[in-house]
Amino acid sequence: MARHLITSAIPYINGIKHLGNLVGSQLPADLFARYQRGRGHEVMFLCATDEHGTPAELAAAKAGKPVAEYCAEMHEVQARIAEGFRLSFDHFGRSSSVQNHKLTQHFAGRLADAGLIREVSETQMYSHADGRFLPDRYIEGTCPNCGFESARGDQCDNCTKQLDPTDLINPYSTISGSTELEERETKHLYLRQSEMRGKLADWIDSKSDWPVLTTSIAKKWLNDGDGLQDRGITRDLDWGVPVMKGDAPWPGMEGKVFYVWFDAPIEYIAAAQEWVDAGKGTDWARWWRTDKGAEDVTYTQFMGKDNVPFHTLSFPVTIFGSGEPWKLVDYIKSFNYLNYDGGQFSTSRGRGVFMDQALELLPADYWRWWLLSHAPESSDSEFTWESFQSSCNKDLADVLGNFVSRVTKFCRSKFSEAVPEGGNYGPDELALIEDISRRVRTYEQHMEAMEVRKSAQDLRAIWAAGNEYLQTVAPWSTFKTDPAKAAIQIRLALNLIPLYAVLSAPFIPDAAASLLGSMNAEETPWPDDVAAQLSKLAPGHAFTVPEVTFRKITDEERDSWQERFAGTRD
RNA sequence: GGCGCGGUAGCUCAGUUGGUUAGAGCGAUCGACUCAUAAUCGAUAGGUCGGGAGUUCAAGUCUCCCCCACGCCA
Repeated sequence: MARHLITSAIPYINGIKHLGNLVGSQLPADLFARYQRGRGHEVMFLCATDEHGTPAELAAAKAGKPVAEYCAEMHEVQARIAEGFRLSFDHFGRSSSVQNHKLTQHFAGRLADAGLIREVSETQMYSHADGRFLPDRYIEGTCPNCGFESARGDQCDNCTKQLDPTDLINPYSTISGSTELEERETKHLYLRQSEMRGKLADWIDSKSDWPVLTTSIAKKWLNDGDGLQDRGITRDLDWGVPVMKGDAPWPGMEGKVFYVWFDAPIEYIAAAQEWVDAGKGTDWARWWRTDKGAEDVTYTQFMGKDNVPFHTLSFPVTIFGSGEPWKLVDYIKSFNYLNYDGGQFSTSRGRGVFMDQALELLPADYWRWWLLSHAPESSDSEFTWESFQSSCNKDLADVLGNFVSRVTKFCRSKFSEAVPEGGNYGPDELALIEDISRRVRTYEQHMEAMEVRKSAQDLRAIWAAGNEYLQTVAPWSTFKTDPAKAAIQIRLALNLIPLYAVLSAPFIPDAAASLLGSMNAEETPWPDDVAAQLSKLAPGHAFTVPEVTFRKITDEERDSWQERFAGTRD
């Protein structure tokens, strides 16, 4: 039995995510976790909410709530939606947890001891009205270059000139609108990533089996311009992990917190500690410490391409730099973006389908199937309602759902709601069994390799094989001349249903569970031996004809949804 | 402007280390079947593999140049 540690990039606390975010990390991670569990392996699947930083503070202020309260509420909202999509996290943690605070401070202390952190003095804009330092993009003013009046502190949107907040004429806070800004000297900590450049490059070079998307992004950051740059890991904020050197105070860093990108990935580890503290397990170290049982763990991370630099460079610097035997990632599966109907998803314009809305329209399985079978692996892909309707109706309703329906209903009308008596499987049956066996092995290979789209194609072909068989042997006509032979044919077809359910469970867990229930075959294991599995439902085994497993999406629904989620176009 | 990923049948995409007549699903057309969610199954459809040049006995698959789309960065 292998052991798999699986993490999904942690979604930011601010707001509900859209389908593109879902398919970029959490959903494929869940597919892989469910598959590995299905194969009988031990799995630890972790995710969390990323809660620190200015956007969270501003969103809380807008909602009129203290930031801690806002985050707690939003965490619950995201947790419920994740449940709705059947994301099977062993724990869904919070980067604001005590566990993460302690661990982040611990890592910072270790990195400081290793000489990998340096202090830098810089000037930053302080807003008296807001009572805080302002990040560059929260300051606007008149561009000194082109005169544009809403130039941001980091760049002018009009002439694209790169700016410093101090360059702006008549700068003001975009939070309060206040013009009472003052340049103040402040000290920050920088992680000396550049020190690790060689080690990181060697490490990345050794990962020849990683997706090109992952390694190309990592190499770009390692080699572009002057190479990997040091990065600030602290901010002048209230909401975050207070800067400490392990358990000790950090002189000169009072009132500062670590910047989100530093503490967020550490939450992967802290989430396992939260898992223990929540009473769900007893030993987190055997997943995360190679000196405490994690040496045989395979660790896989899932994320969208925007997160690749943090996972290939920054977080590994933290791990390497600690000098402690933390489990390092073995494989990074990254995804491109999902576009929406000819453009991008847009939160501000209400364009595209968001996770909560999706579940109001249809059960999770429909979304899971479309998203996974169209996962943006090799390039950006696009959601259209036509494609969604077509895939769901054709694959789920016609090929899989209708197969179950035709078999069970035929059996009920010609025999009974139990597997009929008959004889032994003949040549046609053995041929199908061999065909399915071969296809299952291919499916397994693609799932092991996290080839999501190909796996979906394989699965669909396995479903279709059942229909092909029925069409060939035609039990409805066999029945007229040789009822016993028809009984054999139907017995095999009935046996395909629990097999399909188990194989499909990683993609469509709810439908899989309901099919197993209908067939009274809840305990069906993964078909390591397909032939044996297809004889498991013996004559006399009772079942019930299931309700419609997947209903069809009508043209009217498709059109109305398309209109409803179009947002305000440019 | 630099960089990255792409540009393969109407649509969505596969195409391993270069090698027989370039593949799948959907759609379309024709046919078969009638157990089933008007479902299924089979056959067919002939795409200069973005454009050009080069390397090679042989290139969608390697090299160079150009064009287009998308994204990232400064």
